[in-house]
Amino acid sequence: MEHKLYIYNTLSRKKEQFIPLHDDRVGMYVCGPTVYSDVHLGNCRTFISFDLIYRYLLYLGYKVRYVRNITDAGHLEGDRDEGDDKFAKKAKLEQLEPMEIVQKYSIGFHEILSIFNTLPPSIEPTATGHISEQIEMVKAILESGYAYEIDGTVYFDVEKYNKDLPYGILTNRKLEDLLEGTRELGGQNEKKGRLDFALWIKAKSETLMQWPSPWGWGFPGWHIECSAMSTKYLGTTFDIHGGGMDLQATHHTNEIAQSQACNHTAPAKYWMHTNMLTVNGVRMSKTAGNGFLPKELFTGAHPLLERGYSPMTVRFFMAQSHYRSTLDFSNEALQASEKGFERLMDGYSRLQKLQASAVSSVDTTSLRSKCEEAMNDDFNTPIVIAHLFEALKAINLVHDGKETISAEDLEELKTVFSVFIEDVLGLKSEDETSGGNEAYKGAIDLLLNMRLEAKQNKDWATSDKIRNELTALGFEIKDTKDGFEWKI
RNA sequence: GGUACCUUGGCCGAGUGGCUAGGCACCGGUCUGCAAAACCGCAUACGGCGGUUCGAAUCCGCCAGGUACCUCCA
Repeated sequence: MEHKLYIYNTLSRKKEQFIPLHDDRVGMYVCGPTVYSDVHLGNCRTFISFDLIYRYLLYLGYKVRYVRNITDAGHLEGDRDEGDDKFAKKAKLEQLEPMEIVQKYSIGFHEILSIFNTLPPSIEPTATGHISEQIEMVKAILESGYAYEIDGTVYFDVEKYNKDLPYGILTNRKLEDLLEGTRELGGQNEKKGRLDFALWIKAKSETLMQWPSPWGWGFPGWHIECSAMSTKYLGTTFDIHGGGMDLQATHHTNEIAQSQACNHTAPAKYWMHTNMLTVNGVRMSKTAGNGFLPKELFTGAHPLLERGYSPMTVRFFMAQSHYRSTLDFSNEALQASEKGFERLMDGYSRLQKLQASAVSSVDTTSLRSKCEEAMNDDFNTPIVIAHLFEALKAINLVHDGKETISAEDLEELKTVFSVFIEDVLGLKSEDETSGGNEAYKGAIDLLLNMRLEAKQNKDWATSDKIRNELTALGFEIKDTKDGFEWKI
């Protein structure tokens, strides 16, 4: 492939040229949600970030198999490897079956991501659908000697693993440091090492979701599902593994250890981590209670918001920052994005109506390569947007008759705008007139043509009446050099 | 306590050694019957103190403030 895409790899802590394992095919695994409650905006940011990455890989011509799991079992309330899982707890609370909880929040998750215009992954496997694969993996890890069973629960032996392979490779930490950094944790159980984690957990009689296994009835630990499912669908080694930064230290570290112990090879070549969405500088999280639900954002029903913001405004807002930077969420920042997004999209629709001239007096020919260059540099979407705004200037000048553009350049500009705005950034117009019917549009045009006549007759009273009343109905009227534009 | 990371003009946010990112807001101007839109101009920003260098927001050191991870969380 003729491109130079660079990706920041958490493993090496630097940007590396992206070279897929199998020339034009890419395997990408992203850790999905645990569906025991509504997704908040911080969760959405990660999935939108990976959507942008997925879209750009497709743009480059790769055949991408994008796997994003749904965790619907085995995720415990704490890290003590004891107690019931999150679904069972929530099920008791809402007086539902655990699978009703899973169904309810899976549907909600898909609805929200669809509203944000994210592309569905190629495969979306669930933990409960892969119990036997997980059991097989635990067996293999036991056989390789990196796990031990105590009374129906199987633990991963971190210290033994670390003797052969570096456990803290993803966070650049030594085992001694990890063991030292001890803030005394209560609730000791029968684990041998403090860092050991459960691969399989023995069920109690009251446990709602449990399956038979060689170690008795139980359920899988949280980390094993991703190892099992990524191996099944992408192979023992694949190209990209992604997720939120908060998963790096524990979940992904454990995933690497498990996969290595079972498959004797590193699971992923490139590890990508998206940064957190913050509110007043503090990470948005379920437990901190500062989470925004997407619906609250759309309707404005939140104490920190003055009003609602559209899904595409939010998507644009996120694309304006780099995925590895924290992004601070505020009413003011969203307002700025809303304005900017609207201006960009207005320019985009204006571009479609531009008249070509014999020659170009503006230079827009390098736009595509500039945008590609930005994306090739670790998916730098804010730079892409900056380039689009530069081109927007040219579009407006041509529209105002102050500059000209040739037919050839105009075609290319239209293509590049369409490709980067719609295909890569995944933004779409929310202009309601685009979906309106012809008769309705014709009626508005008729009114505005009558106003144009009145203007020509200097009948300002009639012309202003038409404009003011349409404005009062929610229309936005703009006069142009020899006509008008309108939208709702 | 340990380990990282961050601190950019009013706000958001790119940028890793010289070549003013971009958006929003403000102000001034062009255009317009008026308005809106559009366009042009405008802020010479890089937490503080030192150092390296011909030259640093960008490298190094110290200090201050903040955040994250080490406990479930995208």
